[in-house]
Amino acid sequence: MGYICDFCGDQRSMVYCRSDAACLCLSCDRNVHSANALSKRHSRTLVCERCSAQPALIRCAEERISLCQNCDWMVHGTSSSITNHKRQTINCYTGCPSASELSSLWSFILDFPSVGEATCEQELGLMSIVENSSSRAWGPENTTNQNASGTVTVDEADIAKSGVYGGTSSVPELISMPNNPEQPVGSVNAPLLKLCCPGTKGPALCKDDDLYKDFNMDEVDLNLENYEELFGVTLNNSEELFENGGIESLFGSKDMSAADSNCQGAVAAEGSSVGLVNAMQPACSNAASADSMMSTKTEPILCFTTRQGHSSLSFSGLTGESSVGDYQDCGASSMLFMGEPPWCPPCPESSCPSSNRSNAVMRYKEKKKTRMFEKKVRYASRKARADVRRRVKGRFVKAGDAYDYDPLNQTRSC
DNA sequence: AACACGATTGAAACCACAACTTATT
DNA sequence: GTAATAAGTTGTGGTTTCAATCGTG
Repeated sequence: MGYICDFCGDQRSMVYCRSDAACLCLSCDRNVHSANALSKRHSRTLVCERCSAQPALIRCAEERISLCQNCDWMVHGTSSSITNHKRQTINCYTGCPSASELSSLWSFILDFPSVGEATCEQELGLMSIVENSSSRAWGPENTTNQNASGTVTVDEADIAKSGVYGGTSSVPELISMPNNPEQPVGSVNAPLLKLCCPGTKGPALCKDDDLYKDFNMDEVDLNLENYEELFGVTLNNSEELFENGGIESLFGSKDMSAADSNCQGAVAAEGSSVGLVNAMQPACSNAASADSMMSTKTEPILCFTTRQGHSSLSFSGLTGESSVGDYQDCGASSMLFMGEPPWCPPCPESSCPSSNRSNAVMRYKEKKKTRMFEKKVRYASRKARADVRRRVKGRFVKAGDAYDYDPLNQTRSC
C-alpha cells in the first residue's frame, strides 16, 4: 500500500478500506464498494497521510494532516509541546456517499476532490455515514453528536434518552436497573443495564442492525465473581494484569475490589462508577485493551451488566478477520489519543490533564515492551519435578529406565 | 499464472508421576 | 458432620512430528 490507489494503480489513494486492506482513490472506492450490498458495508476512512498504509484516525488541525494511531503517537506522543495539538476524530463511513457528503463528513479537507456521482447515487438510501445515521450504529456514538468539524461531543440529552447513563451529573453515572428475578440469565430482553463499547453494538443496534441481529450479546456471560477463571488472577492480586493493560484498560481503575464490591450492591458509588463507566468505554477507547483484544484474534464484544446482587461482564467474540483495526475503523480507538472520550464531558484542564493520559499511554507502551506472554505455571511443585525428570527424546521416562537427557547433570545413560 | 519443491514456523502429541480433586466408607 | 481412604484427573517440560505457510525457481 502506498500513495497510489491499490485498485487502479493510477490515482492517488485517499481512503482506506480495512475489510479489503486496501488504499483506494475515491473513484475506485465508489466503484468497488458499490458492487454489492456486502461491499457497501465496508467501513472506510481516510488513509494516513504519514505512512499511507493505515487508516487515519485523527486529523491534526495544527499540522493539517490525517494520521493513523501509530503515526499520531509518533508525531504527538513524544513531545509535550505538540501533544496539545488540536486533533479531531476522523469518522468512517460505509455505503457510497457522494463527494459532498464526504466533504461534510470530513469538512477539514478543503480541497476534497469531486468524484463521479453516478456510480451508486441511487443507492444512497443504503448509505450510512455512521455518525449522522439515524440508526446510530455504534454504541457510544449513540450518545454523541458530531459537529461540523467532525469533533465528537457529548449530548447529555441523548445519554439520558438512551438510558445508558443515569443521573444528571456531568459525570456519567452508573445506575442499577430494576431486577427481574424471573428473567433468565443472559436474556437479551432482560431489563439489564448494558453498556457497549465503541465499535461494538449498543442496545439499539443489537436490536436493529441486520448484520448483528443473530448475535447474542450474552453469548458468554461472565460473572465478575468468576473473573479469576478468565483472567487467572485474583482480585486483590491482579497487579500484573492491570499493569499489562488488561483489566486496567477495561475498568479504568486498578481497584477491582472496590469496583466489584460496588457492583455487588448494584448501586455504584461515584468513584467506582466512574471507573466502571470507563470500563464501558472499553477496549476501543484504549490502545492497551485494544492490544489485549487483538491477541485474541477475535472481535471481543464487551458488555457490562448489573443485576441485583451481582454484576457481570460479558465478552463475546466474532471470529474472523476482525482485529484491532476494526476499532480503528470506527475511530473509537483513536479516542485514547484524542483526549477524553466523547462521552466524557468536558472538564477543567486541571482535573483532566492531557499529560496524565499521555503519561498513561507512555506507561502502557513501556509495559507493552516488556510484556511477557509466558506460560503460567499453576503448580510450581510440578514444574520443579518436571525440571529434574529424566527424558528420552523429550518424553518422561520411568524411574530407573534408560534416559538420554538428565536435566540435573546433562548426561545420558545410554 | 500455475505448479513443485525446500525451508520455515507453529501447534499438538507424547511420556511418567506427584499433586490434586472427587467419591466412598 | 468429620476423617480416612481409594480412585480418578491434572499438570509439568523437552523433543518429535506434522501441517500450514512462505519463498523461490
